[in-house]
Amino acid sequence: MSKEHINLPKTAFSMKAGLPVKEPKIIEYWDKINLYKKLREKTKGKEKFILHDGPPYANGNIHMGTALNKILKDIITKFHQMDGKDSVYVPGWDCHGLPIEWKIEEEYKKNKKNKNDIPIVEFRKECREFANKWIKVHKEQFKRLGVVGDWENYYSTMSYDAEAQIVRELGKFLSEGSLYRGYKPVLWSTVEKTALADAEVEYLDHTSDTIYACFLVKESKIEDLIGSEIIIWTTTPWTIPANKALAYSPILTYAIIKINDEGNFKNKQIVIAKDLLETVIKECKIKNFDIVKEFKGKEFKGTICKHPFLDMGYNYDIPMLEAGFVTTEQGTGIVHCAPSHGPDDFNLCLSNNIKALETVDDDGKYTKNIIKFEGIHIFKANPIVIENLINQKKLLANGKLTHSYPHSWRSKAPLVHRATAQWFISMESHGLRSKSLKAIDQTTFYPSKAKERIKSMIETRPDWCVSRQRVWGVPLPIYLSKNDGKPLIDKEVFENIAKIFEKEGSDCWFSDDPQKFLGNKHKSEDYEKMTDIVEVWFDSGSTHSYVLEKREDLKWPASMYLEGSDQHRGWFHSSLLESCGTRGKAPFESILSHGFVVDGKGLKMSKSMGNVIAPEDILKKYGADILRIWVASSNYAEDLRIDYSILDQHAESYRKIRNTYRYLLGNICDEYKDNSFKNLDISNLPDLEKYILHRIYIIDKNFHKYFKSYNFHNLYKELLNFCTVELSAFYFDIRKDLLYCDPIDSKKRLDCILVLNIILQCLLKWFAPILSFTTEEIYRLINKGDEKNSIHLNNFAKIPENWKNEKLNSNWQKIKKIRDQANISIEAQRAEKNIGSSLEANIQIKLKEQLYNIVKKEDFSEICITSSALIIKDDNIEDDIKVFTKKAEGDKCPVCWKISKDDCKRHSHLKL
RNA sequence: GGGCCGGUAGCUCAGUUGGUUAGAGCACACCCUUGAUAAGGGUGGGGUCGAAAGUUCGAGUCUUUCUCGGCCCA
Repeated sequence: MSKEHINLPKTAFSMKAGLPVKEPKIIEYWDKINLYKKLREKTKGKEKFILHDGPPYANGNIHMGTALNKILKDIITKFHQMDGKDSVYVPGWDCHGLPIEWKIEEEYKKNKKNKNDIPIVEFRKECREFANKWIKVHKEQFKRLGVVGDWENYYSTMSYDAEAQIVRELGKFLSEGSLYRGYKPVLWSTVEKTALADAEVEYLDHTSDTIYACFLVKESKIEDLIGSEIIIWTTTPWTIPANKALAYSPILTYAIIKINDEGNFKNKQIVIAKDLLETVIKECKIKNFDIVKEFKGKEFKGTICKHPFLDMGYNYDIPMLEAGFVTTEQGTGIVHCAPSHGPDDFNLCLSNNIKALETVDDDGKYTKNIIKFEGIHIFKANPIVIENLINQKKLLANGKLTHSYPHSWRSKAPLVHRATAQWFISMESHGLRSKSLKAIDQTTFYPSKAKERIKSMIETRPDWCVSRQRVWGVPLPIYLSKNDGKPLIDKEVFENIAKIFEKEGSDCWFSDDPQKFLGNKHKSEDYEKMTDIVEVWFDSGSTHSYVLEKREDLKWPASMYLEGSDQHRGWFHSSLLESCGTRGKAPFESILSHGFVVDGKGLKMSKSMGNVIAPEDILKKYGADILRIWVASSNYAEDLRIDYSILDQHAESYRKIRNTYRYLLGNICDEYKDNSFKNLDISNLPDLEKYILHRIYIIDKNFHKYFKSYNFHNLYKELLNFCTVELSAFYFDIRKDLLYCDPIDSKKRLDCILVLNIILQCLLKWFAPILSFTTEEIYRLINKGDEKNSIHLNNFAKIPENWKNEKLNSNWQKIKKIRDQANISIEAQRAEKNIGSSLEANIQIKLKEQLYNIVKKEDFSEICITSSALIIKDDNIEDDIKVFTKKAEGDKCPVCWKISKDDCKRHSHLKL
């Protein structure tokens, strides 16, 4: 029985992880010791790293994208904390907005309640409760991922102070004059006299009047075009009086056609897209015609037409504009644009400096802006428009079409796009665009390519529409003068409103006396109080003002904003605009954007595809640390693939890492010594130990390099390779003999134990931001009885410069090459069934002189784990290294299993 | 349809300013071990670098087209 003579590893650290059970207990521990508070105390006064949380919407369970986002944030926060900074993380939630409003309305529907019967304040209260409910749920789900943050003092966009500050921010835009009143088309129900959101729209069949109408060309670079009639086709004849432009496609081919048929159009030239010629002549019953000319759409540039109602007083130019949305699916290839009555039209006109007007009122009647039609209801206008077109000889043909058309889901009435009064923040009036572009240049982007993405968006985006005709949000704090229709601009009033909101929330805006907000200076009879709410992107875009600026523990600007790449048009974008508009600078120093979670094949996850994986399922099956490995090992600059086979791979790697820890713990028998590296004398360590310290030095350098550039997948790979290649397959394998079979107090063995302690310390700290649970599990094990500490309260170890040893490293690279050759030689004998274990081998290594001189003092029986090894200088060998393997002869030492004809030098005295 | 980004072993990723036979880990196969044992070690197989064309003495790397995928916009 020789086992009593050897020092086998002994540890309480189980091989099987059982993370799904273990992790929740570790979270309880963190709660118990109040880890977040301890972290703050520990780094109080240190340089701050502030990762400002982009608020997720408080609605529904988290999905993989949210999990990825939060884990990435947590990894980065923890890295900076362990790097010695005060890395504060305050989570937040986005609470206002339509989806929640929608959920409450759905509940009403279920309970046969009518939203209109419920007081607004009551309704908003339910929205608030709903959001609160989901904040609670999210909080637990995020904590389960191992995310450490100020969960008790989170922020939300619906908190009273947030609502108050949003009012103040809007006041700044209003005061400087960049917030202006304009018009923009929204889907409108003339029956309910209200705007509808996309989700409230039902598509039903509807029969529309169709017309082919003519626009006479006034000016053009193409001579044949002048005097020709541009033909447009529309299913909404009533929008013709609101026409401001025509849109063409630059890539289509157009044709000028001369009509020879008798009638109003005899000898007239009309213009349509060539691909639609056949349909148009058929529908317009044109029998006899000649093609006069064909040309590319882009040649339209600069062409100006006259309105068909020119003679009725529509005396303005109708420019032809290039547009991407023109297709040959229907119509004539030229689209009539009424900026007040279509989103495409609106955007195209806006980018060409044609603003939308209020053309139709709440009831659906034309306003005074539409001459000769004022007061007529748009649903009764089609015949009148057609009649006028006929009178003006501008109607080529008309008919009926049954097609899918938007209707109100409540009243089933057909909807229209109608320009309504909205509030816009100008990109130009106060230089917001240029300020924002400059701020982008001063921001660091990870990955760097993201910079171009947001830049091109800011360069081309139209003015920011910040008003919404909804209920669940911050009220737009505007009073319009009944006298001149202008908004009241008075900083005292804004501040008064803010103070009230701060105290009692913004609900009172909808219920209380308007005079309450105006103070004593102005009379409420003189003003109309707006009932619009603020767009939710303005809410979240202002978080920097009511979170970063207001909280003592944070700083402005944030060190980093970190979100999915869709947020270039979302939160990054709105935060940038809001902050540049009010403070002239970006609220962030850097932006990290990550890709989207897709399935194993790279396809997006969707219910219909059945390829959705929920974080919850992963936590149940693998545990959060595996999910965290998936995050760390994936390249977030691209889309991130996930499926169960990918997770299985990572779970395998986790096992490897776990067993590395287990070997370390086992051999130090869970008795960890926290060495201060600084004063360590390493001069008398064996070369192999010195080499390992050198490796630690190099890996630590790479570790910091990767961490500073947020290159986690390379960082993780570096650590994983260290565990598998350098430790498990090399150092640990070699040192088993020493650890198991040498006297427990021998210097060499103690040197090795010292290095094992060092490795353990480094691995725990390096991995802590990623494997937050497992490293804590080990830390608790080796600090038994200490019920206050946590791995996360540690700083990264400082690796002394004197661990670096390039010369030794270069020698050991050579030794490893020799070892590789030895393994190949041993393997050949193994394949011949001559030997099994490498300890059954004696090897002879022939080396050329130069190499021989470098490695001659090394014990290759130890390095190659053979019973003996002889190195011979021989310059006659073909390559630098040649290894011969022979079966070892003699007796096997019952302790160290080395085979020798002589007695075992180390163990024969034990008298076994 | 438009803008941007991407496609390197089964998987996760490296591949410098174009320059030997495209690398690593995991997975896989076979073997060894049974003193890290639902572990550990060794050896090995595996890639027309999404496709095609072009520039070049030379292309995973540069250009064009196509294709597939993702985000945003329409």
